[in-house]
Amino acid sequence: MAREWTVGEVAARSGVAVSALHFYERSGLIRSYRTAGNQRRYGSDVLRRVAVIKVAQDVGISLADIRAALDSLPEGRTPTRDDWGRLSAGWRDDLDKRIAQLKKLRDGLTDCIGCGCMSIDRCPLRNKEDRLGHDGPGPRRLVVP
Amino acid sequence: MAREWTVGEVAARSGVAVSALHFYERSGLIRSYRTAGNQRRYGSDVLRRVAVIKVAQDVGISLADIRAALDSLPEGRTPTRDDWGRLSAGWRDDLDKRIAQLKKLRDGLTDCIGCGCMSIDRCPLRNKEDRLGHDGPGPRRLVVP
DNA sequence: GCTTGACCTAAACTTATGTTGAGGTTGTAG
DNA sequence: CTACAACCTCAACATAAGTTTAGGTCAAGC
Repeated sequence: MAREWTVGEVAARSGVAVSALHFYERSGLIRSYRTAGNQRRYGSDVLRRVAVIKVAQDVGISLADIRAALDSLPEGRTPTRDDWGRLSAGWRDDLDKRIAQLKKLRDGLTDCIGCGCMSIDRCPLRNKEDRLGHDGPGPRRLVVP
Repeated sequence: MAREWTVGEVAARSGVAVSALHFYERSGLIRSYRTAGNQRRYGSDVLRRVAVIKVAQDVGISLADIRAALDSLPEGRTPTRDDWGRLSAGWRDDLDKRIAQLKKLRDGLTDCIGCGCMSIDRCPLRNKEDRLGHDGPGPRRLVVP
């Protein structure tokens, strides 16, 4: 049950390369303790962490954001199902937004690419964020039409 | 109408940095001709090309794929609305697939992260592509459960 | 007790998508 | 005609997410 895992075993079980596990550890996404001979050993919760990392990545979440989410898990005790559920809920909202955004793009894509305007300030597709409305760095319309 | 554009003008009109325009040219996404003094000049079609590049990027298409699509435009004549329409149609299909994929992920996310399995071979979310079904390189389940 | 496979670290390399900087040239407004 | 903004090239740097390589250590079976 509460057995220990070597890197090689975790790699085989999780489908992630050993080098990636080293990298995740350096990045603070997973932790290991060491044997007397300095080899890594993992608790079984590492399998779930790695699985969550992979799924979140598939969804398009960066390792930095994944790390922030994992850091929100409780210290000291093994995360419960509710803990994991709270974690995924935030990502779900994010996903909903991105799906909505993609749909909008899809619906505008053909029309707008064909329409002839594609103007940075007038095209609904290009001007998604109402660029002219907010100040900030970056190029702006410099040539007045 | 058929006026020429300098890099700076294209940058201002398109909202893309001069360095990015240089980069796009090196990457074969746009073309320029040169003045006697070796400065770039663009035809007005460059504005549309850049606009299409930006929109496609927003949609998540890589520059390599964008280049392939742009290469399919007719040589010699200015692309018509239909040409642009055909180009966007392929991307639209792609987008449809990605939207469907994201929806599937969203619907599986909360349940699966909470469910306790997350097994690389049994979890529906992790085993999207029926990993055990195809041969090829990469780690596979080495420890039999 | 030795061989072999699994493990260790550190640094360099990879790809994509650009940006930044150095050092030099062009073009235009006054 | 001179100053200065805009342009040129080439090379190095930046970031994410790892992989690869080199050189060395550990542990398990024969």
